[in-house]
Amino acid sequence: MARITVTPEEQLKELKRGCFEIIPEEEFLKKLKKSYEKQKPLVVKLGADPSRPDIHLGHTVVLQKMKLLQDFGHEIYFLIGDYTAQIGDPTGKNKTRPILTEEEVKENAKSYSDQIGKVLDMNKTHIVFNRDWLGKLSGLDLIKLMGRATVGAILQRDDFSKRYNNGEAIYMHEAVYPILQGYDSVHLKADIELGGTDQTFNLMMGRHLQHSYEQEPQCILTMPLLEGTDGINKMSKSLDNYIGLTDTPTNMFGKLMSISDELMKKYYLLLSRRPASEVEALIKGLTDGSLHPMEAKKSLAAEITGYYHGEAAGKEERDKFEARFKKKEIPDDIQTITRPAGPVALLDLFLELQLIKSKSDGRRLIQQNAVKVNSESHTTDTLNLGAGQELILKIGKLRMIKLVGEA
RNA sequence: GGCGUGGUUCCCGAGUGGCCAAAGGGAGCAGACUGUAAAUCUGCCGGCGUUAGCCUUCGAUUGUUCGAAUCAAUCCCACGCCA
Repeated sequence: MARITVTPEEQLKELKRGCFEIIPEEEFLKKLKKSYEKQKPLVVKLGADPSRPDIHLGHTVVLQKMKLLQDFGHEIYFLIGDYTAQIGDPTGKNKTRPILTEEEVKENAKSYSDQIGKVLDMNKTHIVFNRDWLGKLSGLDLIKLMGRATVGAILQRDDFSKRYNNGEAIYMHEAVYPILQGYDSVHLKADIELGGTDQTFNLMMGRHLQHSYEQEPQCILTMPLLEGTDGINKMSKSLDNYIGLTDTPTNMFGKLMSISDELMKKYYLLLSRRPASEVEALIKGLTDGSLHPMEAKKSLAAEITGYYHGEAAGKEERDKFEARFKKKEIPDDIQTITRPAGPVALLDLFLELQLIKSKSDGRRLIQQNAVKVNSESHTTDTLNLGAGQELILKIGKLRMIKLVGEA
């Protein structure tokens, strides 16, 4: 059985690090104390939407807190919202979603657990599907459930009230979403639920419903949202500003290097697993200018890449990065394409490799001097390839391939 | 159910019969400057095409017209007021 050895006060202190809010904090401490005295783990809930199984660094902010709770000895429930996914959390402005088949859900769930396994100990993590209980409710059950919340309460949700005031549509099924998510907490008898700050309302609904079902309400712990590589919007797949856990080490490192200096501080705060004192010192150094941002960023990129691809990979990527950009060397793991010697139609080649969106796009790039062959500007759309010749083709800074002529 | 307003390219938003592939802004891409950072400046920013030109797009369909994002009809969708 799990042993809870860390004192409640210590637990709370660690949990609060980087955290946005604990509601209500006193109640939470009480729960921690009770569980410590009775050596009874708390039930910790984290929900996930299975329609998008790609986990990115934004998700890991909360996952790392889960891991912490897990290490303290609490029971972790990773809830896959296969039922609620059919509705779609309105937060993301999603339109009606396709209903996933059983197999797709299973597949995504598998992919999920592979990915979150990089943060959590999956042997000690319960994976549950809310279709198992929500799917069993009858129409009448659902309506009765609705009777436990009011329209006024639902409209308090920031997202809804904004849309309402802007004269935008709010559909009934969207309004119902928080209630279903809240009911999950009732079912699990959750003691604490984690989420991003955008989830606050939904998490509070869990509290409300638990109270209504005469359970001890869960406490909620929210984490700040992590902005994506653009530095403005929260990290998300649909905005294509995300760093995925399954990104290749090179990509992960590269994307981390491309974030702004300002954002880096937040990444340090929310993603680094270094001791709090070290992170604080780093941020201070960055703010007063005594620390070079470039160095700090490389260090962070190596650290994080290391978590998901192994420490060695982190170091290796750092070396490769320095070789490539500082010394301007060509990476040795560049994509290599072999073509028969003779003229090569570049637009067709680029399009085939998906380096350009369309031929028009490629033409424009060539016109703008974006295409380089062995570091020389190339201004036509064909290229003569000699037998046995190796050419490095670049489009802009990031897209590059090696083209080899067949002997 | 009645009355009214509106649906434009990735997003916001101009455009009310030819000069519209469609102003402007944002996002994105490229170039300069850099640290693959930010900021700034410049260019590009539907597709096909050897600079011409062609094709597809302005909620949907059907019309009017030499010609429609722009006019008409029907439909769909959203929002507001009233019931």
